[in-house]
Amino acid sequence: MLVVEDEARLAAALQRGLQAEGFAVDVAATGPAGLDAARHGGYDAMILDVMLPGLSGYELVRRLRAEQHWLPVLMLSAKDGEYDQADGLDCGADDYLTKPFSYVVLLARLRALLRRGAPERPTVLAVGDLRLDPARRRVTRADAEVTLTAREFALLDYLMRRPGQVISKVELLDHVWDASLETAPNAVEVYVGYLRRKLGRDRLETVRGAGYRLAT
Amino acid sequence: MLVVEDEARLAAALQRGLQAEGFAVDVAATGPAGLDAARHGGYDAMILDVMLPGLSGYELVRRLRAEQHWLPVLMLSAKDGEYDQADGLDCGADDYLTKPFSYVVLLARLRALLRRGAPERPTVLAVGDLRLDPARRRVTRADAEVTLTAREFALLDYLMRRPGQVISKVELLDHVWDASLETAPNAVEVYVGYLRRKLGRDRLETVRGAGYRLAT
DNA sequence: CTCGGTGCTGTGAACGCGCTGAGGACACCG
DNA sequence: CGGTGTCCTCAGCGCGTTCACAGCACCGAG
Repeated sequence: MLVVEDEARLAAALQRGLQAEGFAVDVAATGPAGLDAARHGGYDAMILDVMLPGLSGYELVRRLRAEQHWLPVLMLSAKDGEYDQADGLDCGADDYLTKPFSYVVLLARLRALLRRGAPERPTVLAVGDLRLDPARRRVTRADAEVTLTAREFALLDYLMRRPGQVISKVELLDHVWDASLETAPNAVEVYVGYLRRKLGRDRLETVRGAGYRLAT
Repeated sequence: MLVVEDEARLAAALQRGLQAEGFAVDVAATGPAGLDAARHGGYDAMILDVMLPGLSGYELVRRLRAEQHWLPVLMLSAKDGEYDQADGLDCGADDYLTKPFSYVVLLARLRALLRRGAPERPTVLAVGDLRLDPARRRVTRADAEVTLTAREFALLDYLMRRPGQVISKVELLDHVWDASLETAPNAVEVYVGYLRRKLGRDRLETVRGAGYRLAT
């Protein structure tokens, strides 16, 4: 367990408390030191303050994710504005607690993070020169912005989460379209057509009798 | 996306808001209905109220996890006590929001949950230098891609799951063809011929009077 | 060697999958 | 109330896929 916190008293309290729970705890007091430790330490999870000397918590997570490190991050901040929280999460944090926080809650959220354990995926999906940002709801192709409708976006989002895999029309109808409504499979073909016009003809491959596949 | 919430106004508001974000949303109004939907629906994630008729949100998650369902769960509750929150998380929820909540925060937390995907399992069948990937629907022979039609692919798939074993034409008709009664056994011979042309003459052995066998 | 049975393959026709343009239904907005 | 944009259905079409058919090759038994 890695604790990145510059306020010495809080850091020490966290370390003691977590050690009592059986965690092995390292502490870093600055942004750069925390980033370094997270890169090389092989930790199960990280507790990360936002206000740090040298490098903010936001930036730290962003860099970590950009370098393909996916360890669970619980962010701590004195800022309790809704946009602060949303920003922290969209930078790649997995959870966000505002100070002052309850120690009981911190532990429970830590357990939930560790339980899930599975490495997360990037905040921005990228396949080839296609990039899709779920938070900003934007898609670019070779750095040029592409405007998509809600349905087109949802369809591309779903396909980009499993690039290279063949996904059947039924599965797409189930997940991208509302399952309760009865939508004709042809709707999928229509929207694949729309996407092809906007993204390029050969980005979406048809696998006859099976489904569609996003070219990698 | 599954929303389990008995307060009709909130449920409707959530549904509308999430649909505007491009999610396909189903709503369940009672605990048992929500549990059923979560079991069978194949959802990406679930938003779950704690106070529900028939079955509490806590109990719902606990049962779901006991049944080995791991979809991400975001719990909603009017209770903001630290132990309520810890209980919810320890029952198996992945995140916990107290009412009233910010819609912006809800969305950000939902994105964080969805970012962590179920780990993908690469199941690739391999026999000799033949490789078949059911998910990507790709077949390679000595690292060279082979394009197959739907029927050819299904036939090879079935044979590669039992390499070396002799499989009768009737069995192939039953499993690779759906309406075995309507199709002549000769169709199998025809498709074995197609596969031989694409994969190499000696990959598929004929066992006269018994069936076919994939050379190991 | 002969002969019947079994499997192989070229031909061709019907089928149905997927693509597309047109247009209706609907919501939103000025 | 018309304009605009999105969503989705519908019908037609092109073409790849599927499969029956028939003739031929091959195998094994007598």
